Amino acid sequence: MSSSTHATLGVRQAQKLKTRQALLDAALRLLEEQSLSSLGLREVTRVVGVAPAAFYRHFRDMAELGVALVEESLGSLHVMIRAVLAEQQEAEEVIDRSVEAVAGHVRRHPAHVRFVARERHGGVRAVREAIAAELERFGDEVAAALAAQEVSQGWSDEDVRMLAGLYVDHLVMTASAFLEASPEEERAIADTAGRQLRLISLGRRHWRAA
Amino acid sequence: MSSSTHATLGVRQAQKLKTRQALLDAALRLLEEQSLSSLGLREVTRVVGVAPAAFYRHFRDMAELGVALVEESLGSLHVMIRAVLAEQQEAEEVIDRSVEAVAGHVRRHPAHVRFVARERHGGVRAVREAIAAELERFGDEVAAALAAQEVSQGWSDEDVRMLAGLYVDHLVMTASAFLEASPEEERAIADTAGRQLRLISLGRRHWRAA
DNA sequence: TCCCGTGGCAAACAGTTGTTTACTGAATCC
DNA sequence: GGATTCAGTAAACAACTGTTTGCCACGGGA
Repeated sequence: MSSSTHATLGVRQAQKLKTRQALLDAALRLLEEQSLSSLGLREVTRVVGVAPAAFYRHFRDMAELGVALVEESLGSLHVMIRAVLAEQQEAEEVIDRSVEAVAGHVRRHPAHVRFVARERHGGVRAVREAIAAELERFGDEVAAALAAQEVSQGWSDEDVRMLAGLYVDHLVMTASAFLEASPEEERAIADTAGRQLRLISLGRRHWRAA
Repeated sequence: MSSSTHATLGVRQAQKLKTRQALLDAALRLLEEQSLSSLGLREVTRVVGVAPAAFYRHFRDMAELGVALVEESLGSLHVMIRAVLAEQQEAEEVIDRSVEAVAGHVRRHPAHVRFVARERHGGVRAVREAIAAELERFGDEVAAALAAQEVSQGWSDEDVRMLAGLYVDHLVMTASAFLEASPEEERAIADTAGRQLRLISLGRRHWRAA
């Protein structure tokens, strides 16, 4: 396995990356049931099966590991958002597709989503800031996509950006709602999220048209 | 001071309540810079100036203390929400008043707001559930107020409830945005929040009217 | 082939943690 | 006013924490 990294990086760096990833994976798993500021370095190395001191070969802090986890977690989300934004369809249809995409993402990467929701306002400054910065980039991207749609003609940049912010916040809210939901509650959550988006989209179409 | 508690409770219980409150206050202060799951019992008692074992006279756990903090924190928010809902005015005006009320609340009780935002998705199950339950009650209350307005005629209960949920989520988002904002950013945040509410209100007025 | 760079290790460090124990002294009850 | 309840104490417990030190083994360039 991973013969490609073997070829391009050499055994040495490949091994290093491997244990680094193992540390990230172990941390992410442990973070399902606690928050970053209470996660110990020894706890992580113990799960990986590596000496405590080895941790420092990869991260200075747990905070630094946290920031790395932010990139990993929001990276996958970023891909999903791009995919949704790329589809140009009828407004009614794109809503259901979006909600479905979010639900699928949460089902596929629950630990990532939980981590972001938990640490977005968590106790580690560096991680909070990393998440905020990344979500702001999402907002900009959504804003750009919205501005390109015909519905947004005559809108100020500021108004487009505030709508984008509303969408991004709603996305995060919906994702974390899916997280804590039992399978039979999922339908109801998707339903509510869809109606909320429809209401927002309705407000959008009438924005300063009256 | 507090002669009333003296009179009704006796010196004994009054003293107990006093140190209990001191524990809550100390914890809330410490939680400005870390999250509950990393807050130690000794840390709290040390600030209060009391022996570690004294903690157990008031709480079984840090989790139990956390639940008590939820009641305290959301209690004050509850008062504010009721006040806003009580005013029956023109839609345009109530929006600005609401945003102003939220801003004032955050300025007055920053630690409470931070605690709720942080622990809503935090690492302590009992606290998460307490917050979720309380926010759901807020949602019900908002829904009842919305249903009583003429704009909501012909709306299903479910639709009213989803709109209420949107408002509550938006309130929490806005509050935590105010939290991290520098004084000069406050205006911009209030502005954006106001516009978002206006757009939602616009969508509300056109809901299934077309 | 030899040598350097380096990822990982074992051990020891001083601090800290939650929890239990037996206790004291003052408010309360009868 | 004597007995009792009980909030708070001091001390000890084993278990854990992050960090430093010197060391080894081995991959990669010369």
